[in-house]
Amino acid sequence: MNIGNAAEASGLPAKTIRYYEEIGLIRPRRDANGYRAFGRRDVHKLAFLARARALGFSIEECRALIGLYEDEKRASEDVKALTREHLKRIDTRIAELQGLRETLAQLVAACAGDHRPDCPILADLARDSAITDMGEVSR
Amino acid sequence: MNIGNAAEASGLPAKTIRYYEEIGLIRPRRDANGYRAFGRRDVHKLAFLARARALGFSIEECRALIGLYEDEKRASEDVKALTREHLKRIDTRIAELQGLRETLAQLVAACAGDHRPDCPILADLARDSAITDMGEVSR
DNA sequence: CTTGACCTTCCATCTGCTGGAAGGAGCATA
DNA sequence: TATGCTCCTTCCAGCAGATGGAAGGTCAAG
Repeated sequence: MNIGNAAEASGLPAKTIRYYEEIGLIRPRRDANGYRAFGRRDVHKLAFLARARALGFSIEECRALIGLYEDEKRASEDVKALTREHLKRIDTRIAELQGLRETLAQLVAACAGDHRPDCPILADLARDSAITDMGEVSR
Repeated sequence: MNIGNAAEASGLPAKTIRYYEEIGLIRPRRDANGYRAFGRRDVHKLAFLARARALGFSIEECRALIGLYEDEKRASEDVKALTREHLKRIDTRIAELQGLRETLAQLVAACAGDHRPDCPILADLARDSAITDMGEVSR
């Protein structure tokens, strides 16, 4: 199976598959003409990667997951721990974004949004809470 | 004010400030020795950028926001529209992450997390829904 | 005069691809 | 056999948004 078919079968773009080979996630064999030759296991692995990436796992996490997947002696404990870590990061990220969302929604609500220049949004961005007045001559 | 003080006053790392100059967000003057010289307005602008970035606006959005901020004839409408767009993107992102979160939480819950190799998480990643069996000989 | 804390520029690196150029391989058709 | 067309190859560049480090200039204190 050439890369085009492997791409179609796995759902990953050919470019991405080449990239995954480059960083050592997969190691397809080569035909005499230099073309990559993907077997069923390769395609399966690519689909595994596609799914893991879609769930937000990083490339390095994917590498670890594939390692665990291929290790018959793995402990599900390890997979769970990795996934829990990832979940925690997502929760953190969601909380951050919800904080931003809150603030932005308030600003949008406060802004008249008309032809006049007065704008609570800009006022908020320009508030100098962060600026320590050093008493310096500004020039 | 040198870059170190400007960094402290604005809350941005010196490296970031240099980068912002490189991409044309700020244009501090230079002293005779080549050192950047930041005035009050520069520092204010940096703090504005820091706040806008912290709210998740992209660099290009920040550029637009600064443009609006410095335009006395701006319409608050434009600021509001920009912010609303940003808010929409954040909502989309939150929704995506919540989808992932849901799936991951289910997987974590389903996994025993013990010394045994059986793992619903790996099973999920390896499900071949995405793989079309092309009926091909795999090599 | 030396030390140390600054400052400068330039180049490389990170994540995870993606786009494009230049050229080879394979197959169908004229 | 020549031509076309699609696929494949490698290599290089670029996206966002910084960040790290090397090599070297500047400045004030002791």
